[in-house]
Amino acid sequence: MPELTPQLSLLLQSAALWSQLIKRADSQLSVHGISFTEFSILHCLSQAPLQQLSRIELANGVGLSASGVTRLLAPLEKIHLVEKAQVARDARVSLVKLSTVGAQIYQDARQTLGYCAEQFAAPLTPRQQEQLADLLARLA
Amino acid sequence: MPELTPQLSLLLQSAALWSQLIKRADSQLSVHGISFTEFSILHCLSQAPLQQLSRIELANGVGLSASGVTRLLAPLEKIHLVEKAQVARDARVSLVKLSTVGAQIYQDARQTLGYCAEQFAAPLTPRQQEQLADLLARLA
DNA sequence: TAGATATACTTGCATACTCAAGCATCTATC
DNA sequence: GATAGATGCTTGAGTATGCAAGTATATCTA
Repeated sequence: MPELTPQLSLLLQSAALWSQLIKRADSQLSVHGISFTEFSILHCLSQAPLQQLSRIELANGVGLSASGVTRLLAPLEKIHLVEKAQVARDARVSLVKLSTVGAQIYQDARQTLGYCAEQFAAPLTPRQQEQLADLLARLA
Repeated sequence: MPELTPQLSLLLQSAALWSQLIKRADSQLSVHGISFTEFSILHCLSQAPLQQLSRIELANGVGLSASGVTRLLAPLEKIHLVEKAQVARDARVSLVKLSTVGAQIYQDARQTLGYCAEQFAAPLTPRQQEQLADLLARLA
């Protein structure tokens, strides 16, 4: 049995870490009634100009398929965290806009996720956290 | 709108990166007829003494629930990549053992995933890869 | 040694996606 | 300006999980 290459063990290592992390984030966000993916949606919207994006832009932003976005957005619309809007010059696109309520939930959830992220990053010194962010940025 | 904390943006950054990575790994592994999760199963087994583990150990090893393991294992058994075995002293546990065929598929898939991991890590120098592995190890 | 509790699974039901196909609309070409 | 192709989105069907509840077996305690 040959040794694992460092790159492969890096990948496996990331895998284990990630699934753990997502579970923790999801469970902590559940008090706000949203999942991590839904948080990502709200986050994307909140960063967008006018706090609105087309569904395709949103899909790219959160790394989901177009159909995934459609299905994910339905419940968020139902509870009025986001709203539909139309583009005059193109009847195909259906814009998604962060509602006032949505923006508030996002802020609250961000607080919660912030704590989660702190716990996550706690084993590292601030200097190391910077390093890690830098290394990850190079990978993207 | 307050600024994102560095920890939170670290978490969001990892999220985006990870979903990308898994998709690439899955698509490259598909030529061997297995998913990344299935690869993880085979990997866990191959590292275990006697190349066998109980389903619970396997679940912990790959970060899945017990039921997830049960369902994942069914098709792997059907195509004879793994085999069932029993423990004499405890009739509850059902051991899973890597078969000869399974070990072969694992080796092949590992090769493929190795390339994938290399591509992934390519933007980093070997020194940086080491650093990254070290930082991730601290997080676990 | 009988019953209570814990453990190792499995199964039913729900959720969160994906891909392929379909529909509406836009754009470009002749 | 008709028609062919591209684009944005939705929907149907399938896959990959998780959680809660159920079953079988083991262990502990009175």
